[in-house]
Amino acid sequence: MDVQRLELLRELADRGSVTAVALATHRTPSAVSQQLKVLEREAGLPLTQRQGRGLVLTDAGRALARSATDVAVSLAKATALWDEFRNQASGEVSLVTFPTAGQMLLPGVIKKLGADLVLNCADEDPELSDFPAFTAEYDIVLAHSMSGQLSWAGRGLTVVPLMTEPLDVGLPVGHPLADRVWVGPRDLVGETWIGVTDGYPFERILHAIEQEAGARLSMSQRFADLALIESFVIAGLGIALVPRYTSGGGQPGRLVLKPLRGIESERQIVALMRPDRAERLAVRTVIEELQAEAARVQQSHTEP
Amino acid sequence: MDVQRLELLRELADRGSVTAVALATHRTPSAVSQQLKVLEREAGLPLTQRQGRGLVLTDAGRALARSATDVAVSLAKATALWDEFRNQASGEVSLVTFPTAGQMLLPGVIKKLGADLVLNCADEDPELSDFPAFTAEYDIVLAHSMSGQLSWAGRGLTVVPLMTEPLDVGLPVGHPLADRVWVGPRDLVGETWIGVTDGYPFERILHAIEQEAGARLSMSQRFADLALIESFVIAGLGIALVPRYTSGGGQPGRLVLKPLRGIESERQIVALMRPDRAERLAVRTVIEELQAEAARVQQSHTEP
DNA sequence: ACGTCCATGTAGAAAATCTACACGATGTAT
DNA sequence: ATACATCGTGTAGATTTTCTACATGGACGT
Repeated sequence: MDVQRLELLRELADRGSVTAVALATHRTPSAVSQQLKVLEREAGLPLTQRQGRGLVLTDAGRALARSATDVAVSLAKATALWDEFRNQASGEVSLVTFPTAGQMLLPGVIKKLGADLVLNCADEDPELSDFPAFTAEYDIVLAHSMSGQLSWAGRGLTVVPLMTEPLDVGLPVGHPLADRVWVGPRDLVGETWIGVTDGYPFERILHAIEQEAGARLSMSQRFADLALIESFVIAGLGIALVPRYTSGGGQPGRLVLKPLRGIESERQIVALMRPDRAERLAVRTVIEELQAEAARVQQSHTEP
Repeated sequence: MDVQRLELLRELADRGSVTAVALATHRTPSAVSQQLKVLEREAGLPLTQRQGRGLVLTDAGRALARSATDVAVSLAKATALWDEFRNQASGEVSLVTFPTAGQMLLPGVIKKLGADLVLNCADEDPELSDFPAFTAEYDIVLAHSMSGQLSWAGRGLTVVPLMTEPLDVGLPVGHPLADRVWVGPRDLVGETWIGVTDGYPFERILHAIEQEAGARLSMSQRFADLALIESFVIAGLGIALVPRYTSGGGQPGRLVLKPLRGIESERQIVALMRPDRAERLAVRTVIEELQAEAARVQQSHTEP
C-alpha cells in the first residue's frame, strides 16, 4: 500500500474533485485519476463513485481517507523530528486570516520570525467564506467564533485557541453613555445601531441584548468592514459592537469603548489546521509566536 | 520524505546490517545503500556511521527509525481498516514458538483459522535464541518469561499475554511425595533433580527453592528438551520442574504433578510483535485465536 | 598475507509515474 | 435544442525513479 496514493485520496476527500487535487499537487488530472484507480484495485473495493460530472467518495473511501490522515500526521511528526535535530524551522508557511486578527497579530509575529522561515499571509472576508475549507489551501487559518460555540468541531481539524477578545460597545465622544464605566443591555435600547452584515458572528450578541432588554434594537446600517463601522460611530451616526483590541486603530481618541456587562460578549480567536500540517516544525513555530503575540496584545490592554 | 526509505532505516535499526535488510526486503545491498544515502541527503545530517565493516545508526538515525515505527503502525492500521471492509483476514502470518507452547496451542489455533489465512509456524530453542530478535523475521513470536520479569520491556515491541502456566514438580509414580496434595520447598531438598540447561528461565525457581529451603539442590542432569526430562523422571532418575499444561503428553499416567507452594512458580506465555505487524488484521485474528485457545487449555485443566 | 564479509560506487536495465492529447459524459448558457 | 465548458478517464510515449549486476576498497579472522 502506497502512502502517496492514500494522500491523494485524502486530498480528494478535502477538495472534492480530481481536478482540484491535481491542481493542488502539481499534477495533471490524468495522473491523479490513474493513481486513484491503482489504489482502488489494490483495495479491492470501490472507493469513489461518479456523481454527475464529479466524483464522490464511498463510505469505504471516506474511512480510508480518514486513516490516511493518521498516516500523514505520523509522517509529519517524523519530518518535524528531524527538523528539530537540525533545529531549523525552515520552509514556508501559509496563513489566511480575517482582517482584524491579521492587523492585530501578524506584524508582531513576522518580526519575530527568523529569515529562513517565510510566512505567506492572505486575508479573506470571514462572512463570505467557510473557514475550515481554507485549511486545504493554507497551513494556518485564523478564525473567530463566539465563546462556547464550537463551529469547527467534528471535522478532524486541529484547533489552537489564541485569545478571547472582549466585544465592547463603541460610542462617539460626547455620547451620553461615554462617562459610564460599563454599560448594560438596558442602557442600549433606543440607540441607533451600526450593525454587521447578516450572518456575522457579532449578530448573536446583538440578539442577546435584545432578548435581555426586552426590546428590538434599531439597526440603521449593516457593514462588514470594521473601519467603516467605526467611522460611522465617530460621525455620531450610531453606536456599534466592536472588538476591544482591534478598534480605534485609525483614529485614536475619537472612539470610546465601554465594556458590556450582563452578557457574555467576547469572541474566540483560534488557529485552524489540518492535523498533519499542525505537526510541521515551521508551523508549530509560527503558532507559538501567534500565541505569544496574542498574550502580548492582551496584556498591553489590561495593564496600562 | 519517503516512507519506503524510512522503513528501510527502521529495518536497519532492527537487523543491524545493510545486507540483512536487503535480504529481508528482497533487494540487493546496493539498492538499500543507495536509498539510505538519499534519505541521508534529504535529512541533511548523518543517520548512519561505519563501524568496522558494518554500519550503525547515529542518535539522529535511531530517533528517525523510531518515528518510522509510528508511520508503519498508522499505515498498518489503514490496511487493516480496509481489510475489515472486505472483512477478510487474508494473507500469510508467520510465527515462531518454543516447542512446548507450540504443542499446546498451535494445533487448536490452526484448526480454527479459515482457509484463506495461512499460518506458517516454526520452532526455535528458547535458550539459544533472543526472542525479541525474532520479531524482525516473524510476525508473531511466542515467548515465555517468569512472572514479574519484564524481559521484553523497552524495545518498543507489542506484548500480548496469552496465559500464565503453573510450573509443577514432576514425580515418578510411587515416589514418596506422590500422595501429597502439594509440596513445599523443604520437601524437595535431598531429592535428585533433573535440571534445565543453564540460563533457562526455570532456573530462577530452582534457585528460589534453594534459598527458601536453605540448602543446595543436587542437580544430576541438565536438559533443554522437556520430553527428555520427563522420561528421566518417569524412569525414577530424579524429579523436575515441569510446566503443568504441557507435560505428560507422551506417557500419560506415568508422571505425577504436584503444585509447588511457598514459591511463585509459574511462567508467563506471551506473544511478541513489532507494533506495526500487530495491527494487521490477519495477525490480530491469529492473536485472538491464540488467546481463545490458551483460555481453553487453562479451563480444561482446572475444571475436570 | 590471504580470503571473506560488508558497504558502496557506476552503468545500464526495469519499473513506476507523469504529461499530452483525445474522448465521452454531464451540466450550463444561448 | 444546440453549442460550449467542465470533469473524469483512457492511451501512448516521455520522464523519473529505483533496481540489478558487477567492481572496488576497507575491516576482520585465520
